[in-house]
Amino acid sequence: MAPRPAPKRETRSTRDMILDAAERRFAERGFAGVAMREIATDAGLRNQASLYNHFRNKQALYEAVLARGLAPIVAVVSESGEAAESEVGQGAMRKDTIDAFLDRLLDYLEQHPHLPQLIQRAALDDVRHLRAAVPRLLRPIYAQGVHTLGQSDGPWQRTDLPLLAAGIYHLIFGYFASAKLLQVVGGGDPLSPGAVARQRRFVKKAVAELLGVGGRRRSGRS
Amino acid sequence: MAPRPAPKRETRSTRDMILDAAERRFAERGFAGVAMREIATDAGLRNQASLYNHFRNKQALYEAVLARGLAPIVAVVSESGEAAESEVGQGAMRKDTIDAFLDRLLDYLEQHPHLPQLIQRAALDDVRHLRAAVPRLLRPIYAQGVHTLGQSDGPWQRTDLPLLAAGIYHLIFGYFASAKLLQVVGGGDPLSPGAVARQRRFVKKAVAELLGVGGRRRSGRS
Amino acid sequence: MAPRPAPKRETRSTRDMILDAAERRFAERGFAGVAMREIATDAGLRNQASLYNHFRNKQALYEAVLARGLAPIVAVVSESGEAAESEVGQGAMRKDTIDAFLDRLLDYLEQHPHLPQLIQRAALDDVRHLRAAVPRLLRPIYAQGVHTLGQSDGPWQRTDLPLLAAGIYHLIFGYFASAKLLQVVGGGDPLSPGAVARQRRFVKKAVAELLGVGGRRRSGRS
Amino acid sequence: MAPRPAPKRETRSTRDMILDAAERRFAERGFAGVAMREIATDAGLRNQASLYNHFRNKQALYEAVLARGLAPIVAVVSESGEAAESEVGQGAMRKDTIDAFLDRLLDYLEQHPHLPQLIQRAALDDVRHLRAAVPRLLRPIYAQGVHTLGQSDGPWQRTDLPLLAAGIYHLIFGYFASAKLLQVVGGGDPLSPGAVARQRRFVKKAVAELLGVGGRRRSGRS
DNA sequence: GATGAATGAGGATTCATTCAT
DNA sequence: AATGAATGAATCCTCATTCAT
Repeated sequence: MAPRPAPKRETRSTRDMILDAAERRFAERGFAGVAMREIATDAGLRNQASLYNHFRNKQALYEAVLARGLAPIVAVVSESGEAAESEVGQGAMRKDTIDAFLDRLLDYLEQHPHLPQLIQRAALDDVRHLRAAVPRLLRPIYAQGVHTLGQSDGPWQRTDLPLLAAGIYHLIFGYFASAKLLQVVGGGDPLSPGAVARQRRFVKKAVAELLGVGGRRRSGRS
Repeated sequence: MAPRPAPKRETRSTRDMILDAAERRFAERGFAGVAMREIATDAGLRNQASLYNHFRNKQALYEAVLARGLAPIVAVVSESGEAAESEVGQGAMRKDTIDAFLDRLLDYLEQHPHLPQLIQRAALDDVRHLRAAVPRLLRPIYAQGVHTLGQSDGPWQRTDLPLLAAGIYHLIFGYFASAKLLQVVGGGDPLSPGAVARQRRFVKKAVAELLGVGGRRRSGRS
Repeated sequence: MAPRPAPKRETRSTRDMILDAAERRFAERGFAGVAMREIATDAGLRNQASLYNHFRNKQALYEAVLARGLAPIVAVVSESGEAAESEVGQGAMRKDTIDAFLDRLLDYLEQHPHLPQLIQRAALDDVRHLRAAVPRLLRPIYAQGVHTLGQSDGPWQRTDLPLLAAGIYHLIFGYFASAKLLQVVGGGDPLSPGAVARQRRFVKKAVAELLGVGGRRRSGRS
Repeated sequence: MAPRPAPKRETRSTRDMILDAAERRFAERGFAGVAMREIATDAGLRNQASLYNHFRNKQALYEAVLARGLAPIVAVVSESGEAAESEVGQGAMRKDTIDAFLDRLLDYLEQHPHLPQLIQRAALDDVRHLRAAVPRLLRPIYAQGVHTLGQSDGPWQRTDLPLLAAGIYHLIFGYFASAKLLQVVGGGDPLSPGAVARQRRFVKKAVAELLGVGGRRRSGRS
C-alpha cells in the first residue's frame, strides 16, 4: 500500500501529510462530505492536482486512509488476543488480561479519537464499494475475537459469541464515534481526559460483567 | 418500508413519499451523499423542483426525516420508561420489565432497520448543524433513561449511569447500524429474521447482565 | 431524437440554439477540441449547466448534432437516388439526372459548408464510439448509392461500385472539408461563390467522366 | 508500424519512439484528443516530463510528427512528377507513367495507413496554427502536381487543374482516411490486403478516366 | 402542486508544463 | 536523458436552488 521510496524521516512525506489530512476530514464529514480541495489545502499543497500524484482518485485515498487507520487497531487487538490465548489453561480468562487489552485499546483510541468515527462511517457505508482490503483486514481479528471470547465464562452459547464480539466493539467504539452527539445530549466534553477515564472504568466493568469475571457480584452498591 | 399511522387512503401523500425516499437515501449514504434529484426520482417526482413545494431546502428535509424517524423510538422508550418507574418499589427493576422494553424497541427496529443507520449518521455528523429539534427530542429520553437505570441493581455508581445508558444504546443500535459491515465480515444477513431473533436474545441477556438481573449467574454454561 | 413539446416557432428553441452552436464548433475543432463552456456561451446561455437540461452529456450532444446534420444530406441523396431509379430504362443514367443530383447536393453543402467538415471528422474518429444512430443513418444511402451506380455505364465491375461510391463522396465532400488547407496551399477562398461555382462545374465533369456519360469524349482540349 | 530509414541499431532512439507513438495517437484522435501522458506511456516512458527533453511542447511535437509523416509522401509525389515531366513530348501523359506513380504512392500509404488520417485531420484543423513548415512543404508539390496535370489530356481547362489535383488527392487519401467509417458502413476491413488491392485497381482506372487515358472507353461492361 | 429550464457554485479529475534531482 | 512531484488552468459534469408556467 506504500510504494514510495521510504520517507527520509526528516519531515512527514507529502503522502503522509495527505493521509493525515484526509483521515481527519473523512472522520469528520464522511467520504461524500469532503472535498479534495480541502484535503489538499490541509496537507499543505497549493493545488488539488498534486493529490493525484499520490493517489489515483478520491476512492483510493479513502481506502488508503482506512487501511492505515485500521492497521494499528488490528495490531492491538490481535496481539492482545494472542496474549490471552497463551494464558488460558486456568479455566477462563482472567480479569487483568481483559483489562490489559482494554487499556491498550483505549489508550490508542484516546490518542486517535477520530478513528472510531472514521470506522463507524465506513461501517455505515456500503462496504462492498471498498476494495477487498478492508474486509480482509477485519475478518481475521473478528474471527480471533470470537475465538478468544470462547474462552470466557459468561452465560454465552457458541452462537452468541459473534454477537458478543460485535456488542463489545460497539460498546467501546460507539462512545468515541458518538462523542459529538453525547456532548449535545449529555453535556461536557466526552473526549476530555476525565471523561475518557470514566468511560475507561465503565467499559472495564461492563466487559467484566458480560464475560462473567465481575468479581464482587451482587454486592454492588448495597 | 413505510410505517407511520397507516394511510387511510391507498396512496400516500406526496410529502410522505418524499420523506420515505429521503429516509432510505439519507440512511444509506448520509446527508452529503444524497442528491435531491435521487430523492425526487425515488418519490416518483419527475423534477427536483417539486421537492421545494414541500420542504424549504435539503436541510429542512433532512431534519423532517430525522424528526419523523426519531419520534416513534422516543415514544417506545419513554412509554417503557414510565411503565418501569411505576413498577418500582420492589427494590429493583424486574427482568421482565426490561425484556418487555427491549422487545418493543427491537420489534420496531426490526421493522425499520435503516433508522439506526440514519441515527448513527446523524450522531456522527456535527449535530450543531441540526436545528434544536433533534437535541430537544433526545435530551428528555436520555435523562429519563439515566434516571430509570438508577433503579437498577448493577455495580454502577451514579456517574456511571450516563455511560451505561449510552452503552446500552450502542449495544442495541450498533447492531443494526453496522449490519452492512457485519454481513461482509461475518457472513449471513444480519437482518434476516433468524439473525435478528438471535440478536434479540443476546441483547436481553447482555442487558440483564449489565443491570444485574442475570438470574442464573455463574452457572452459565457449566 | 427531439422530445421537447414542439417549438413555438417564435424564436429558435434553446435546444436548437445549442445544436447550432455545437455544430459550428464541432465542425471547426472536433469533439475533443470543443469545450462545453464555449457551446453554452455561443448558444446564449449564461452557464454550461443549462446544456445538461437538454443533452445528457457532451457525447449525446455530439450525436444529436451529427444526426441533425446528416439528415438533410441523406434526404437529398435518397430522393435523388429514387428519381434516378425511376428514370432508368433507356439503358443508362442520363447526364442531366446526375447533374440534377449534384446540383441539389452542392446547393445544400454550399449553404452549410461546415457540414462536410463535421462529417469528415466523424469519419476519422472511431465510429464505434458513436451510438448506432449514425451508421444506421448512413448504411441505407450507401447501399442505395451503390445500387444506383450499378445503372451507370462506366468501365466498372460490380466490385468496383462501392469504391466508386466512396470515391465520388470523397470528391464532393473532400473539397469542403479541406477548404482551410486548400486556402493555405492554393490561395483564394475556396468557399467564395466563384470558387464553389468552379468546383461545381468540375465535379459535374469529373463525375460524368467516371460514370461514362462524358459526351465530347477524347475531343477535350485538343 | 515504424517506417523511416530502417534503424541501424536494433532499438529506435527515444525520440523516434516518441514520434512513432505520437503519430499513431494524433492520427487516431487528433491534436486535441491526445494527452501527452498517453504518448509518453506508448513511447515506453514512465513520465510525461521526459517528452519535454525532446520536444519543446505539444505543438512542436505535433509539427515534428506532421513533417516526418509528410516528407516521404512529398518525396514520392515529387519524384514521380519529375519523371513524368521528363517523359512528356509524346503529346500527353502515358497511362503507365500514371500507374507507376499511383503504385508508388499506394505502396507507401498501404504500409502507413494512418498517415492519411493524420493529414486529413491536419487539413481539417485550422492550418494557420501550424508553423509555416507544413504549408511550405505542401505548396511545392501542389504546384508541381497542378503543372504535371497540365500535360494530361482530359477535358480540363486551366482553371480546373487545381481542382483536379485536389480531387485526385481526395480520391486517394480519402479512402484510407475514412477507413473506419467505411468499415462500419460497408463491411469488411478496408485496410486488408485484398481490399487495398481492389482500391488500387479502382484508383488507377478512375484516374485514367479523369485524365483521359482510359483506353477501352465505352466498351466497359457491354 | 408539478414541471421544464436556468443558473452560480462547486464537484472530481485531467491537462500541459515546469522544476529539482 | 529520465523521473517524481508540483501546479495553474481547464476539463466535464453535478449540486441545490429558483423562477415562470
